[in-house]
Amino acid sequence: MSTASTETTLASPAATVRVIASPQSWVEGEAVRQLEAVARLPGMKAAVGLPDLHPGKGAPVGAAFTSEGLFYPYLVGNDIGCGMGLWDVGMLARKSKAERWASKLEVEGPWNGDVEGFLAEEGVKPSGFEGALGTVGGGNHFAELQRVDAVHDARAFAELGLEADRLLLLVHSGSRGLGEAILRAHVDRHAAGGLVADSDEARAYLTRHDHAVAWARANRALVARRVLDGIGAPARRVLDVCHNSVTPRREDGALRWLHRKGAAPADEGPVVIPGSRGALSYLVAPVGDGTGSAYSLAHGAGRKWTRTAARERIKERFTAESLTRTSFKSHVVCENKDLLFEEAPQAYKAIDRVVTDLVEAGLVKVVATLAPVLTYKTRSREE
DNA sequence: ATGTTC
Repeated sequence: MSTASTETTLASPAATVRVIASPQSWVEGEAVRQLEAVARLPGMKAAVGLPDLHPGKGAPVGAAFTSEGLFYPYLVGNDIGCGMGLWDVGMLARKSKAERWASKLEVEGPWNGDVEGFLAEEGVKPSGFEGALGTVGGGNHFAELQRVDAVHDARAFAELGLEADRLLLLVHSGSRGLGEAILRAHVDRHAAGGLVADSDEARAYLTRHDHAVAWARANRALVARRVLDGIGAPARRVLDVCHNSVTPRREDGALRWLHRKGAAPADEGPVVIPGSRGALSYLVAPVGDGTGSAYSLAHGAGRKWTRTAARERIKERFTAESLTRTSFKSHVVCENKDLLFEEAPQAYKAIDRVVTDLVEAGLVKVVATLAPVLTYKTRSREE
């Protein structure tokens, strides 16, 4: 058999590439180029950019990819299991003591409770990274107390058991060092290469991946518990979704692999799409069957400026102190000044436009908008 | 994103 005919045999139709974003949602050209590069990987069937699409390290963030026959741990990235959890807090928003909480609340270092017992309650095995369980982490991670700004769909809101006058707690965090260790072990052998799905190595990765997803969910639950202990309120978990993962899915009669890289699920019920700490967050309910968007939604506002650019530009215009309050009069706990600048609201795109794009694409309906009361980042001053 | 930079 000639080389040419072999290539013909192996050739598969190009993957579908789709960017779901209106012209008003500016998307960097580099992010689209990254999306197209991923679409050319062997086995790829679809590459979908959501309205918060932005460039990442090799692969774009705010995107979902489906493949057949093999999958790519590199596309999931290091923070396997990262996602958003929402809690209904048993406290009226008007009873908030945001200023006092901002000075007292502390969620740092290893939890001094029964970590193993907590994991057992969550049905998760220990990983060896329990020293970080119950910590928010860095970058864009946070724990945020919110009040209901407006209810847009009273029925869907009530079906979630929510009340307009009660506080909510949104936690964005992941698997800390655990996911990082799992990706590193893969990259050491395969770099950005994929795994043949029907192989022992693929099964071993998926076992570790699934553990990291469960551990990350437990991590968010422990962060929530520590915040709630700090403010002295009970709470009920309303939802918890993962936006960095790879999962099997039957589609068009074939077994496919759905990679989500900063993409919320459109097939697990309502999700929260957070803005920056100085913007509204949106509680939305998926609409439609998800086939045109790889069963995924935007996971946030998406960066407008790189971390370096944000530090430089925002330092010129704002003091660190002024950035601990927002236009919503909410408080920000972030004693690391660089992080305070990097994560300033000005560094992010407008969440309103991102959500409007999803509504206009027929992917979601807005259930409620949520406003920040207190955003917890870190007490640590290390830089 | 990262017990983050060996």
